[in-house]
Amino acid sequence: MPRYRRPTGTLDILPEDQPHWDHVRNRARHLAELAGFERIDVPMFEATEVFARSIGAGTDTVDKEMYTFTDKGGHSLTLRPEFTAGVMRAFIENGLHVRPRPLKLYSVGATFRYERPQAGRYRQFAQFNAEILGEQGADADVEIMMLVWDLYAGLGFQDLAFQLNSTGCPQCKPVYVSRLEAHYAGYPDTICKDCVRRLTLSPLRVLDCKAAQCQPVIGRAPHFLDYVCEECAEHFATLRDYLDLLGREYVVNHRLVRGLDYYTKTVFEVWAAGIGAQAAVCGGGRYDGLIELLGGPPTPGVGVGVGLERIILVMKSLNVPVPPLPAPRVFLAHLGTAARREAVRLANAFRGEDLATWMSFGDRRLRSQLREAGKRSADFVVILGEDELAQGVASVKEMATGDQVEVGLVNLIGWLKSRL
RNA sequence: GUGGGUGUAGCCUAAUGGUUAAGGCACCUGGUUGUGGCCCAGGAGACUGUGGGUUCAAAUCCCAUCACUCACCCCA
Repeated sequence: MPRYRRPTGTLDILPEDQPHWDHVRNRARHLAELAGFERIDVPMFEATEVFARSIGAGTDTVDKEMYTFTDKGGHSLTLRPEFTAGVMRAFIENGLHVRPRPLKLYSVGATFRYERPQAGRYRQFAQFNAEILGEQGADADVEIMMLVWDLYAGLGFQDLAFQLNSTGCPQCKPVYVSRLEAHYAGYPDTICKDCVRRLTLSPLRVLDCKAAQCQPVIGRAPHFLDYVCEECAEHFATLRDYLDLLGREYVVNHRLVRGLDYYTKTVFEVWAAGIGAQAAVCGGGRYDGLIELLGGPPTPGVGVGVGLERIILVMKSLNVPVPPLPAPRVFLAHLGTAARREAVRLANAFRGEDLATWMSFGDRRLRSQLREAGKRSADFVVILGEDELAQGVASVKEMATGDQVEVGLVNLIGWLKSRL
């Protein structure tokens, strides 16, 4: 029972987990840069209004999940619950709309939502985020989708498929919503109380309800895709054509809606097994009105947010191999004060030559130092004792074979480098 | 915010209500002069999550609380 514990919903990522994290982040960065995405880092907190405006009052994220605080200047600030809003603010504030279009941006970092933790859900969690700004065509949508697909495929995910739907545009969305409301008006006593609430706050969300009593109503609900306008229909058809062209699996999911208000046209998720009850490893879509809503020039956009913890959970459930932690190649063992002094000098010289070196500290028996060298998986142990010092040499033991030779101190670095 | 499950060393586990809470892994030290892995010996490490209650006696029974965990809501 330690006195201090990490805050609820946070994670300590220990050294043994770092290979997974490095691998995922490196893959994501590599793929993003291959496609011409440039990195942007935005603050971990923003004026609360940035999120409240873009994500939308009435969404759970804004209403009950934000880490909001007042700073000493009396400003209401909020830890970012997602990336898109802050990136859009930065786009506007830095005048990025004058750059060649489209602009492709990616970010990696922590996001925060105040929720009850469970498998695959944390209060601080990491996201990889990518956006394409200034392009309205479905070819931008598909590029975003391919970016995440290639990430998952490259990490060894099986049975990939997109969940795909359209949430229309300001022209057709109201039409559909009123149809949906009319449909639900026919079942006032059948639906769950959450859906009653949803119908006034965020009507599309009723489609996502999991309560058993609501399933028949949802099953008979009208499909958004039957009510989208001509432009939205064409956009969706083009996107499907690209996905077919690329041979990527997708499921048109009429019940797929997203919890953020800013989405228009395309919405998608990728689901994977291995994260408990959670399935989504990413979520994204198009948000053509968002930048204008935040006070910028009308600029279409499409983007995706990827949950890194969830990816790692899936990788672990699939036993995906990752590059291991680098081990020290050379272990410096020493006997006696004079030898330790020489070891201090050598450790520094080795590292200056890019040799990964672990120096034994203190005054310990050789046996104990060799045990440690074994535990640390060193390839070579350089042994410095009085005999060696007197002759200007070191005994070098190769741990894998047990072979041991004497090497002149002046030749040590060259000798080691030729063998590592 | 709601509901279920679980709390014994860093990790895993043991202890019919009855001595000083036991073992394994991991850690540290030693096993004759300066040589790893195996083995042997020893050591350190726990106010049994916390607070009440029942009892002659509580890790064990009861209550509360906190934490963790899973699920709901919702989402990455």
